[in-house]
Amino acid sequence: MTSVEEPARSNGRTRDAARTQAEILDVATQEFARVGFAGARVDDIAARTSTTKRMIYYYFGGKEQLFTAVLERAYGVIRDAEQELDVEHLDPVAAIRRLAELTFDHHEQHPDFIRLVSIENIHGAEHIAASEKLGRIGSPALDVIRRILESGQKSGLFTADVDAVDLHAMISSFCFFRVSNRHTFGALFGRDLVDPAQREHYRAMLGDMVIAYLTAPRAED
Amino acid sequence: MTSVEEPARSNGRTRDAARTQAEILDVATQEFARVGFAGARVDDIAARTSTTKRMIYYYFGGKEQLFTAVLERAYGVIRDAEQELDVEHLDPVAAIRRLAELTFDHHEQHPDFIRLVSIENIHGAEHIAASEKLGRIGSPALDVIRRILESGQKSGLFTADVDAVDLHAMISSFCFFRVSNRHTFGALFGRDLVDPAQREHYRAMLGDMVIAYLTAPRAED
DNA sequence: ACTAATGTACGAACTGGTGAGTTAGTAATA
DNA sequence: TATTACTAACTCACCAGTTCGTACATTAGT
Repeated sequence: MTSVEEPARSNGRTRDAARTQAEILDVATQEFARVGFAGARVDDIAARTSTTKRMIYYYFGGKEQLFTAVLERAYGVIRDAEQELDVEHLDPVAAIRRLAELTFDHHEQHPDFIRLVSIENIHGAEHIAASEKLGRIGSPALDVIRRILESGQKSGLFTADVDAVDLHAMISSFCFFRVSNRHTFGALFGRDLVDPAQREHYRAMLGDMVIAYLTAPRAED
Repeated sequence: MTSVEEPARSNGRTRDAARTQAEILDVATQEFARVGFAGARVDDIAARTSTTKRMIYYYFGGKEQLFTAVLERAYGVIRDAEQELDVEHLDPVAAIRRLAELTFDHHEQHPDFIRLVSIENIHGAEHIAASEKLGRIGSPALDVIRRILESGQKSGLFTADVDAVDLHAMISSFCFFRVSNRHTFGALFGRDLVDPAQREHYRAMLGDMVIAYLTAPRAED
């Protein structure tokens, strides 16, 4: 009850621009992922940080740029994770299966990222298009797929006529849908695609699907 | 059957509750699909109709209920389409491929529906959950898949251990992702998944994938 | 002392929703 | 047929609360 006018020393927090920005990004990521871009409230985001709304405008300029910054950081995380991929010591079949499993795991572990991407798609990917940072971001995973695919096709193990981008789309679609459409799918068909008890089932299903596709005997014509 | 008591509505100028409601739903569908639930403006929706905002509240009660009504109608369309499925005269392999192709086509032809479902997932499917109409809507496609699957498994043609819901998820994920994630995927990897020139390629890819998975030789253990 | 970092208070524009009144269609009645 | 009574369909103007953004004051670190 020290009713003496206490200087705004609420917590022993020192000034730290990087820390403040990171905190804003953390909260903004949660909020945007939770309710979308238009649904998110700048005041709410500010209220959940230890700083003020003014700082959001000071550091990011506006709601739109804040969302872009959130996207940039989220994509940065996944790119960093992809850079740690280490599957090329395996034979092509095992490598692809392992890669699919890692994609599966990563999607499951980052539902907020999935939601952000869904939201960005609703907005026609306009923030990605406007971002220099995201414009020419390479995909390490794509490079890995490309090499494995080439090796598997050269040895005749892989018969399918796909390139790395297509295979990446195939793997991603399954992993992404499972998380992104969890709610409507569950509500309509009574099955939770992210039920932990079913996790191994769907993980194996993905691997089986991709390998079956890549190695299936082709019809000659 | 020239019914005399048919209300005279030669042009759209006369009063017609059903017509007004349908017009509101049409416009609302476009708007919600375009900018999401929170992004949509009731005033804008009203302005694009030939009636007024007050009518939206008169007929639907509010923005939330309007969105639910939009969803209900959108799901009704897809259910009606599924009811016209006629593939069971084909052998299991051909039937599944045809079903996958029809799903592929339907997704491609209804991008607004895809967007609405994406939006509803951002909202945790709360509108579907709250809707009596959508709560216990059966899926004709699921019944068809179930029968084909059973037939194919009984004959030993299909070796995969999946049920109809899982297979539906697999097919849907590919078709849905291709449309829903078109923009981010295109921006990041420089490939338009909905490019008409690539349409047949992806359509075949889906069928090949599903059939390869269902008929792949299983490892005995 | 100087500047980057931060906080407070405020406002113009917007947004979902509503109150109150009007018009068109219809059916019963005279 | 003409009048009346009634209701569904509709319009307009406005409110109460919200929302993004900013002007201005203040503080901490060097």
